[in-house]
Amino acid sequence: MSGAKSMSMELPLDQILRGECVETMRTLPSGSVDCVFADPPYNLQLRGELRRPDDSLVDGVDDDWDKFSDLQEYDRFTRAWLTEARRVLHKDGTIWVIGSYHNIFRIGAILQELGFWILNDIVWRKSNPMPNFRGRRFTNAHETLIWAARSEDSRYRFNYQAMKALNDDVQMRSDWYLPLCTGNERLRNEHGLKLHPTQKPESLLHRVLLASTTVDDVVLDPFTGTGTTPAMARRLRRRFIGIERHPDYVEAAMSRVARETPLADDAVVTTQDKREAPRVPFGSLVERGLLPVGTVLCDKKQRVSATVSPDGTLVSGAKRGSIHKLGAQLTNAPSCNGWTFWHFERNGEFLPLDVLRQESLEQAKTTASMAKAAAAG
Amino acid sequence: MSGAKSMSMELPLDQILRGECVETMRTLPSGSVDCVFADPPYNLQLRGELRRPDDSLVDGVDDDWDKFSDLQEYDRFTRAWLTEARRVLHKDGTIWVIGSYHNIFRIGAILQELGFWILNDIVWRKSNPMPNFRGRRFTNAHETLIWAARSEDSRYRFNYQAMKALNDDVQMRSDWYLPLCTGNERLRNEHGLKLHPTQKPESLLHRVLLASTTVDDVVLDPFTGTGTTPAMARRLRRRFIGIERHPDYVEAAMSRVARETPLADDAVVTTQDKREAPRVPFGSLVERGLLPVGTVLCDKKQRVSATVSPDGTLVSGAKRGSIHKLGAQLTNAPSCNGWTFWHFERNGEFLPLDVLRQESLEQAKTTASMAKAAAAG
DNA sequence: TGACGTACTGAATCTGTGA
DNA sequence: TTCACAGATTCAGTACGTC
Repeated sequence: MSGAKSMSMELPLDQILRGECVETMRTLPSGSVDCVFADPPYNLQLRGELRRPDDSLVDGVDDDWDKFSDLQEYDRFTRAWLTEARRVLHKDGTIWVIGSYHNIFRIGAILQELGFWILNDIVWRKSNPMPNFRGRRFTNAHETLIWAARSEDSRYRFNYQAMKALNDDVQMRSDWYLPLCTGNERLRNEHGLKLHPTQKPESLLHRVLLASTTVDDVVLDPFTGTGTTPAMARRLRRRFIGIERHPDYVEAAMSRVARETPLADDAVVTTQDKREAPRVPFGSLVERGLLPVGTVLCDKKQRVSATVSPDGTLVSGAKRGSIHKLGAQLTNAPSCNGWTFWHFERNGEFLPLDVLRQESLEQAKTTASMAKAAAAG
Repeated sequence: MSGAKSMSMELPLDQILRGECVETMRTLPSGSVDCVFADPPYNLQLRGELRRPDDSLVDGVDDDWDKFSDLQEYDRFTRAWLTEARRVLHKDGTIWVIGSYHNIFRIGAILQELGFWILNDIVWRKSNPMPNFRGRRFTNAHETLIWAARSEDSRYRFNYQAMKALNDDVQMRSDWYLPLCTGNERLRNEHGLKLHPTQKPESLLHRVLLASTTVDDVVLDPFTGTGTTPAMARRLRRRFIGIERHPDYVEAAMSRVARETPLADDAVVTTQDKREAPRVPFGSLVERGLLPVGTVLCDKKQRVSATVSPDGTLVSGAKRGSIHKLGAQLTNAPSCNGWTFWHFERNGEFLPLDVLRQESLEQAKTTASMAKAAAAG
């Protein structure tokens, strides 16, 4: 593994090179890095300003580096840096690229055209995304990472057991649930303003590097920014080469890296994921047909009743609302737990909705353990 | 909305047309469908299924086939059917395409090149994915849907409130957690084997159709397969046009559709978006005496106040304007929703103007249904 | 010290209608 | 086509001040 290591004496290791990414990569020897992590401009194409419902202004990404005249120019740029990245990558190396729907399809298509072999597309589900303020689309709550080998016959590294251990001993899936980079982790300038508009969380790079590299592997980040990749590489005792155009970012990243202490030889990495609570929206039971649309529900004493709508609301006469709201409204109560208030009929018996929720959770659990057993056996 | 409806007399509605998708779409008039849902072949390995735009079969390239030419064939095929889909789509219509990392980047890139405007990429997280048996990659636990409008300036439909209701009254996110199609829902042949390798779950189509179409909208599915789209369209009282090449699937899908009972008129209604509610001019409330001229209104915290004029404007000192304009002016805000900003007193309580508007709409609804009842009886 | 309330923020392609 | 204007719209956090 890590065939790139033999060449490492020629490489500018553990440095962040100031310069344009394509021309700087040209100075690196072919096949010299084990892994590339790239967070290129997304080509967001934001138009006007956007305000929250409270009229505060959203601080959008309006930096020059994210401006491209059209799709063709973005494609040219993408093809150029991916071509160099592929040259620099060891034959058994892998590349990670992160993006959103604005650019990820360009990137994926060009990766395939250049001969990269896609291994997974990974979904970073954000625990705390920015909401959609105008109610005109689904909340954009994820970003996509593509993980690809240099070619179809690359004998790439994947630390299967480490990923499984990181995920409570079930196989790591292609959807990762991680919070945004906020709070103390976010680098700020002297005015307390964020230093970089798109700083990635350390947890994301931690998982990426832990999955696809080993100690002393060389990781190249052609769009280093504030240096999350170098910082995590140093912490996990990988070597890094950063490339960054803006001198301020180079400086900030290098001092950030200097603050990192590499883990000790015997340090066992057991970072726990922030686990997701198994919330079951009532609507999902309706969608999945566990409770047919049009079913009539009533309270235990059958004093009030309501009908299930396709969107998971209940209707009673002119009143419509969630299972909780309508229950409260019909009983003139300040609040109501719809799961225990509303009952449905099954085999001549009236059962609370909560029974369905339990069954749905039970079902999910069974499926998970079956998957686990299948994977183990 | 549903501008496509006016053309519906010429359309083969609620049918599944047997034929190749491109040439069959060519028989449909331009701008005639409100929504397209497409689950195209994922390909890249299933080369036997590939056809050129002229529907001729691609030569069987075997051992030493060239991947690049294979990609190109897939792109040609994709461009051909997406071009026809775009022609058939109404100018305000939207398209959904589902795929995996094998093909979704080709599809997304071509969608953008054809002028579609991506609204969201949606991640279908599978509650019960197939585990990765080799342990060489992350468990492929999701598929991706792209939701796109026909063009950047399409005034597309998004049933925001219905989606919010379906998700326990928080905005629906771009990641959906749904089980695979299994059990009774899965169509099987006489030997108990699954009829189709990639039958999609009904819950997925339920959400798709509920989000982006309304009753009587026309939905086109150019790769109908076992007919999940037609079945859900019928259940939710949308119209459908299916296209499917294999006669066995056409037959299975049509008999499946026949088993569906459309929801009743009042059962199919979902939570309405406020934008679609009939507009109530503030002046009409004043006219009808629901709010006497001279009433003093104030904001919730009683920092500013204004008096109701006979023409429905508000006056505060030397300033005069609509409920929205004056609210914005007095708070130095760029805009203001006067219905929720201004409050009036009733029984010692301060209520937003919106309460009056709701009451007026409620009243109108009651009157309308009484008139209907009177006419019927 | 702790409970509570207010302010702020995050890769965002973010309105619809009628004159 | 452009302009004006009505009016619709937010979730999960962190940080900090007050009581």
